[in-house]
Amino acid sequence: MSNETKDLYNYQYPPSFSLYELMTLPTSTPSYGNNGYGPPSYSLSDCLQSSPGACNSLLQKTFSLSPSSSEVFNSYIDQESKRAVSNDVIGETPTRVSASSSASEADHPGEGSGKSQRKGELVGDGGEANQSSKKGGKTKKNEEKKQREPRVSFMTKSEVDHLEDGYRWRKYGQKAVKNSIYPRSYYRCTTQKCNVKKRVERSFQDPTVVITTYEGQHNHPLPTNLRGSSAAAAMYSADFMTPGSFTHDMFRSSAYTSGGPAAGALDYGYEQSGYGSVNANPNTHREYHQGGEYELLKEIFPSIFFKQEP
DNA sequence: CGAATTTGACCAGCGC
DNA sequence: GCGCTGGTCAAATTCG
Repeated sequence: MSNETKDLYNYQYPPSFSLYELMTLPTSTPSYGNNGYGPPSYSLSDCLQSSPGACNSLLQKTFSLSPSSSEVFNSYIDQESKRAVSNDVIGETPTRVSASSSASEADHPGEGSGKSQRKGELVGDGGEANQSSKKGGKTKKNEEKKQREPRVSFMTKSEVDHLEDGYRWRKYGQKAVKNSIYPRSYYRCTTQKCNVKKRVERSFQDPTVVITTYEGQHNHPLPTNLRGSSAAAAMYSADFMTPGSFTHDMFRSSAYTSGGPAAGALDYGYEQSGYGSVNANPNTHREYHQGGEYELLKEIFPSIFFKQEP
């Protein structure tokens, strides 16, 4: 991963933009369709679900809309192939992400290339069922190469490593990573049958940036009885309600996608800006949560909230 | 006391 | 084949 990772870390953040801006961004790419209502004829969701190229153009446009912003967030959607995303996705300039970085899942050759993913893990219901692989139980050797869950990474400016996103996570490991003084933490969704995982690590080049990589899709709704859920929802909606004033970082994206048809598997990401305020009083934001913006967000990023079991 | 986290060990894939 | 590295397990420990 070395070089790839470096590329990622050296990545220059493009100017930020709000999700709101992104969504309402008009496009000159009609081929992506226009749902008929609302200005956006090509949304981020389109981009994420269509092609890196499309995403690229969208992002480029987006970035150009808010040149004054200073920070940006990057998300990468790794789907499977190591196909580079660089040129395609974010264009060349500031937003360029090395092809490799995408391949290595933002660095993790491991999962990315299916390298260290344990056999069995992610196969079937999730880790639990396959724990035998390690101690004794040997998973079928010939088991097909594990299928990689699509991954999406977000670079978030935050002082806290583990950002609250509404779901419950259990930490199952932490490891020092090469070329970084910061350890990487591994989390797994605690909901039964949900094998979503996420890795959290801090950029060693910019300690204020947390790189969160989600893998898989939740097959359940947000735990509503969690304080975090409302907080997270508040964050989503708040960003919508006040583009430019709350957090522009959410979905700052430079999708790193390795291509593949699973673009829809994009999970989610968010930015916690001023985390204190976010968690301080969730109720304050509840109205937003239930408001139209929230619904709109759900509509655009259905997978952000949950994936229905087939 | 149960749940969550920590942490060292183990395993697998990749590059040399 | 060996070493390196990422990812995961699970016992021990800590926390609420």
